Amino acid sequence: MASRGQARPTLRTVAERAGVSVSTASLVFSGKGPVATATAERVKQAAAELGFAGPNPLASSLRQGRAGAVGVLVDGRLQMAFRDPFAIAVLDGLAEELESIPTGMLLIGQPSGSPESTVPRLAGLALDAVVFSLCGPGDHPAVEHLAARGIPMFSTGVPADRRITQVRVDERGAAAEISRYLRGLGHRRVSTVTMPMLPSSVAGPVPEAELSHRSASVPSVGRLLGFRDVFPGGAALQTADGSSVEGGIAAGRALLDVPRAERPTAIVAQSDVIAAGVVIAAEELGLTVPADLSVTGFDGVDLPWLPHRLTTMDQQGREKGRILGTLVRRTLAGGRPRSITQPVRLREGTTTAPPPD
Amino acid sequence: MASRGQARPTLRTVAERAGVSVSTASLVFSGKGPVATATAERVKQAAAELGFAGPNPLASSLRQGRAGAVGVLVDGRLQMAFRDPFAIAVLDGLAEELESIPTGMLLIGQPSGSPESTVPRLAGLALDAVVFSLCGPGDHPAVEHLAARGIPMFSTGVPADRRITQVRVDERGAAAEISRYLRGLGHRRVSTVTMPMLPSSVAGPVPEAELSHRSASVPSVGRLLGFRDVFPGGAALQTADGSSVEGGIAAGRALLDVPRAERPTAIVAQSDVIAAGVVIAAEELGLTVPADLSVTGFDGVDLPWLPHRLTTMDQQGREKGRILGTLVRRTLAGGRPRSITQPVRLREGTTTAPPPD
DNA sequence: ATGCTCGGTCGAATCGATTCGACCGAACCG
DNA sequence: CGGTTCGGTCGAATCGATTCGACCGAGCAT
Repeated sequence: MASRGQARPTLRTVAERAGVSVSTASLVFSGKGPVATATAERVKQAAAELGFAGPNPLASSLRQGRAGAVGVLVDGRLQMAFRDPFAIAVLDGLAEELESIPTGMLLIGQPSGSPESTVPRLAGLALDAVVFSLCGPGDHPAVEHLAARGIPMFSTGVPADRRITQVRVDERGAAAEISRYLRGLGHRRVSTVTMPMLPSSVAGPVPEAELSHRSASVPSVGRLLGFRDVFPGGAALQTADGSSVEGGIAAGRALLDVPRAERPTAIVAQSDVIAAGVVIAAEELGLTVPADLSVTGFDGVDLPWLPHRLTTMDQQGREKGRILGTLVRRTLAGGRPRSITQPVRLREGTTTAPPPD
Repeated sequence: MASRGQARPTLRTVAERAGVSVSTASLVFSGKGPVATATAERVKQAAAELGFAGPNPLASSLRQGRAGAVGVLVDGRLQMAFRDPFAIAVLDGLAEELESIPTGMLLIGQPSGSPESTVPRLAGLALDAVVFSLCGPGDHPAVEHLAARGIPMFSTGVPADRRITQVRVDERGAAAEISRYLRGLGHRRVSTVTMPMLPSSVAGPVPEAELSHRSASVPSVGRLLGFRDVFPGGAALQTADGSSVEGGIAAGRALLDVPRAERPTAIVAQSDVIAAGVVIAAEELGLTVPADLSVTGFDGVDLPWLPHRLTTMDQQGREKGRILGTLVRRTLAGGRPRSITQPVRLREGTTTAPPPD
């Protein structure tokens, strides 16, 4: 800490003490441009004596027009958004990729209040880019604001806006693939548990209205469409509040606590944590997974507490985050990024088997 | 987005178009100082026409000497740090409290590389304060750097440095309390599973050397001391890599997969997720919790996938985060914060019972 | 009428760097 | 030996705001 009462040292102070100009001192710290070794030493010496910890990042950023931060928008409370390990995996990959450039990740949530409350907050934040990976379905009011500021935006499907560079997966195709896998095993009575179709969705059967005119790049929507491509008549129950074990348990109970003849022999869950919830609900009700009930997930995350390996569509969250990070990096370097589609892979686990007879 | 090729509008552009001075335009956006309604209207009008989304946060920050961001240091990969819901709860509380001031949370991890690699990254980031809530035991190289920059630091026990404002709990007392609870139930053969004593600790018995000259405000150390206050001879196994279900499972197996006579009748885990791992290991081995084995946790987090309510020391992570946030806020407002100690409460659950006879 | 206050506006200094162009002397080339 | 190059250094402009002090009338009290 600087000696009390004394102003914090600046480049100018350091330069004066070293007997050089500010420009030269700047070159010493940035490493650009030639500086005589002796001069550099003197400057570093002066910096050390004054307790100068490096050029003020704010001033540097202003001059260079780089904020040194990319925003990560989070819908709702962090505790909600981070319940799903998939979200964390993506964030982790993003962080990993951003590590190679002088840029931090600014977490922007709305602990309380509506998504609209994000805009004024956002207006006060210096950002080089924004990532929406932790946002729910539906449009986001921040998109307009950020577009106006010319800040590049990235997401993994939602919000589905043309101005946002997307790292997508073929949600519908993937959901269809895993559904087909179940049909191949012989399942005919199959239900699905979905994530919310809209931010405002309530738990329960999916109202058809929530599906009309929706983009299949919204995960919950695309995956439901894919499921229906294979099981057109299958019941669909949606959870509220994103993807959570609790949601899966509740939906699982609702689907399974019925007479055996009405009970599905398999359930397609739209995320691994929801699937885990369904498995828990099934076992609570005395059913054995996969003998009595097959359950599939989506994401391919690690759930060390679940005594099963979920059959799931692996979409490699960390890799997805890394790709997002690469796109961000390239954009900051001046590139013009294109949306891309990531492959997903069916991963057979221990939660699926032919239906009981 | 601004029309292509055109420079982004600035306050000056807007002021010119509105026919006022830059100072006046500034007042319109900041709301400080009196401005005639008509003038304000003209300025806003001009801003709208030019697509001016508000004063450049960077310039504003530089002038005002506020970075608009507090850093949250994360040890290791995000995926690791966020495995424990407690960490997320604290972060959530922090976010909540920070919402009321124009400040974001900058996540700073070291996906790869050593903690030392944080310092150069940190040097390039503009920060008003730094929170260490997501760091492991042991010292942190960033402390020196941040102290030199005069950036206020906050943490929840570690690193234990006098320059950091702490929000502590009485780790030792709390661990002793829950240990006494077990002894009161009749347990005499009790072991403990701890978080790492040092960042470099490896899974297995705790080497005594790792305890010497350590502060009891380091959670893993303090809690182990508290356990030993009550069960001086109890075995202590530490996990590696922070607090995780996997660590708990591994340690649980090691402690429980032994002849019945050697097996502890209760295990004190240093976190809820570790406790959950121990419960899972026990049940894998055919033991019933709590009839055959009592297990206690620490933290008081919600684990919806665990078919038990853990007996635990509730330390209300979200509240802890809020307190941290309040301290940060007060400090930024000019206050001189004091470290405080939070109360914790024993919460009886369904994972403890008298020992089997 | 005089002197004050105060709302409203402005010019200029400032925050702390980066960077461009200019300059100077030494070395190098032919 | 004159001209060129280049390493090293510096001054000044610039990034885009905020804010302090000054200024100017209008309204108000005396």
